[in-house]
Amino acid sequence: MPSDYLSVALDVPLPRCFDYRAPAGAAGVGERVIVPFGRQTLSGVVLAVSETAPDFTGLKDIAAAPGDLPALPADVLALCRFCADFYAAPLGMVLAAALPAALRQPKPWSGDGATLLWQATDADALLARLSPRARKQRQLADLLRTPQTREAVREVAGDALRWLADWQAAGEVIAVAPERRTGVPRQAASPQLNAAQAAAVDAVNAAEGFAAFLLYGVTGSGKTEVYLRTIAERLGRGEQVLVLVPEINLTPQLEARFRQRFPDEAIVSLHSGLADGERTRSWLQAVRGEARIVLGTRLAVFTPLPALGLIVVDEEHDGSYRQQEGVRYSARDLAVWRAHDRKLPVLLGSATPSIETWKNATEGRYRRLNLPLRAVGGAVAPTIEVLPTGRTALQDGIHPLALERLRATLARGGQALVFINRRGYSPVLACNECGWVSGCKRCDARLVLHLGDRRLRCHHCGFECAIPAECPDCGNIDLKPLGQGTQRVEDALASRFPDTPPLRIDRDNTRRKGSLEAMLAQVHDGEVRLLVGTQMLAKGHDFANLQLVVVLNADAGLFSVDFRAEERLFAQLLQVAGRAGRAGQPGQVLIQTRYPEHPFYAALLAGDYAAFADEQLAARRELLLPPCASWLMIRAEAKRIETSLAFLSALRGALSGMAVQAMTPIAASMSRKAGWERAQLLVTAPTRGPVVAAAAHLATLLAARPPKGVRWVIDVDPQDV
DNA sequence: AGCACGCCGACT
DNA sequence: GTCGGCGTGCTC
Repeated sequence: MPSDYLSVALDVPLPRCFDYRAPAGAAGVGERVIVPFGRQTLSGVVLAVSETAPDFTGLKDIAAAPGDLPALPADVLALCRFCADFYAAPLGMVLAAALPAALRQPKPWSGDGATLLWQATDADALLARLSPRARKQRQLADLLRTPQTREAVREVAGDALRWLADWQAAGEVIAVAPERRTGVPRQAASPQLNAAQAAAVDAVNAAEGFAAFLLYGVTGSGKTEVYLRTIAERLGRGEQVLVLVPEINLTPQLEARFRQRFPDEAIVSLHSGLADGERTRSWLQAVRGEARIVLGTRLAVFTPLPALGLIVVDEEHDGSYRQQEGVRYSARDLAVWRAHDRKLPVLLGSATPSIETWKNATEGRYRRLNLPLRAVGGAVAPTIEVLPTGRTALQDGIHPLALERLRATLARGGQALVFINRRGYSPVLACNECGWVSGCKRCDARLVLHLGDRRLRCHHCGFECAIPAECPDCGNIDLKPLGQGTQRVEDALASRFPDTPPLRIDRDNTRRKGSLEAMLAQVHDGEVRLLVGTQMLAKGHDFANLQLVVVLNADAGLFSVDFRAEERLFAQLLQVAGRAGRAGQPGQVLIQTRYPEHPFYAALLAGDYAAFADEQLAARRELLLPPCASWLMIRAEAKRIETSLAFLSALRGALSGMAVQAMTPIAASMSRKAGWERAQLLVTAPTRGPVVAAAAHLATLLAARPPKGVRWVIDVDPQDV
């Protein structure tokens, strides 16, 4: 009996593959095998097949080749390999991230029926058999005259899927394979393009081979319409399109818009909020080419798409494209790599592009497509003003002029939003007598006062306790909350505007599934006219009647150690501002600041992100900061900071002789977190090559001799410093 | 990462 | 006398 020898990548943090024996032809490259590994059984992906036995005596046989995963195509394997090499991660872990969970389990996947359509063999015979009183069953039987998806069946009744199974067993219903779609999609009526949009669409449609485009335009400038037109063009050529979006809660809105435009297309959405089975089915639909549009969050970048013709990355600057746990990849950067590898156009959209993308556009590697401000539907740009807070006494943290504008807006019948990026009642509780403040025992952070349930909470480690009745140090009973959080602002506004009670929206009161949607519905209905919220409200949600936005604590990002903080603040403020005045009325945005003279605000008030980005880029060049240099960050945490620092110093030593500059290890900016003391080692080089080599070298070193009592992370191209 | 084996404290 | 603490070692 001839055997194959398989090189298999497993989801273990080891930087190598493992060899197995298998019956000849049992599994090919890119397919899934189930293998014994130590005392456990794991799922792995075959990377190579050889007929000659490897030089290893303890070789084991595979346990099974379930054949439930269509072989990952060479381009996806190449993408995963690039990701593993670039981010110094084991290939098996990258592959695991690329597969839906059901295809990572060491057991065969058996839920594939859902990509099929269901149809009655003889609907009239079925109806004749059913009781006249079984209304829902009859409705389903009637529906099944034409092929239906599992989802459509489920919508008929809670038990409908069970009836379907029974009828299928009785041969009354059969599964039919969906047609693989090709050709021009049917399209719902689409709005007229303006000149800039038309030029952008033409440019993308004309692209042959790799081409990267930066679609630069603010909220309301019509970026989505450009996406839809270029997507339609690719579908018309029989191709598939991958659309990446930053976050799950943005997917339904965009998805609805896509479905509306392409009513006959199977549009598949892929994100981590999906149930395992559903995600696996959607993924398989995309892999088989049944779904031509894939809309997903960062994990969707790995989806095998046989006829891929275009990749769109919406809000390309958004931090959520960066995976922060496990393999720390940037889905945006991988998307560009994939487009280049497959010789496709990639369209990066943003009102506030990342400086990385800006640099590429400036230097001509990406082509910039400008959409002028608010060109669509008569929308007008909001007026942005700065309110200096140095001299004026604030009322509960709010400038009197801001209160006055709020009053006027509400009196006019408009909606207003007060934006404060800090939840809780106040960020710290302090003693007036002795200077005690509510610090967290396990973190270098303050416990935040939550009045709703009368607790002090650490927002970093989750520690919480009751509010002390007196100062733990001096016994003073006069403890004062310092500073504002969403709850305090809510209270303040509630007492000032009793006729229009404020609604607070932050993570504290939207934990339950669906509660955010319920609250947003109240806002849309006009039931709520005064809103208080955190950055949760900055993204995606459009409130037609929102006329005024007040931003309370913008300054926090202004003097950060992180050189990207200003860029993020600009993006966030512009995004919040974009919420105001969408339906023809100009919105007002008021930003409270203690530093009105800061050059940052000059750029913001001018609404000129391009000028700001040019300045930022010039500064990065001057100071040799990314993207004008390449960075690698090694983060370490141990029970004692000395251990973390010593560990990093040893790593630094291990880099001598390499073409990188390794800095002195330093304590992290919040050095104590959840009882661990954290430090970081920065490694830089003018280009990526040496940095990637250094990362690989350290990863190999650490895998061979893992340190004791130290947790570590290798972060190539770190986004938070 | 799991999941073993492996030697030292409080319990049926 | 055992149950179990997590230290360290290996996985084709």
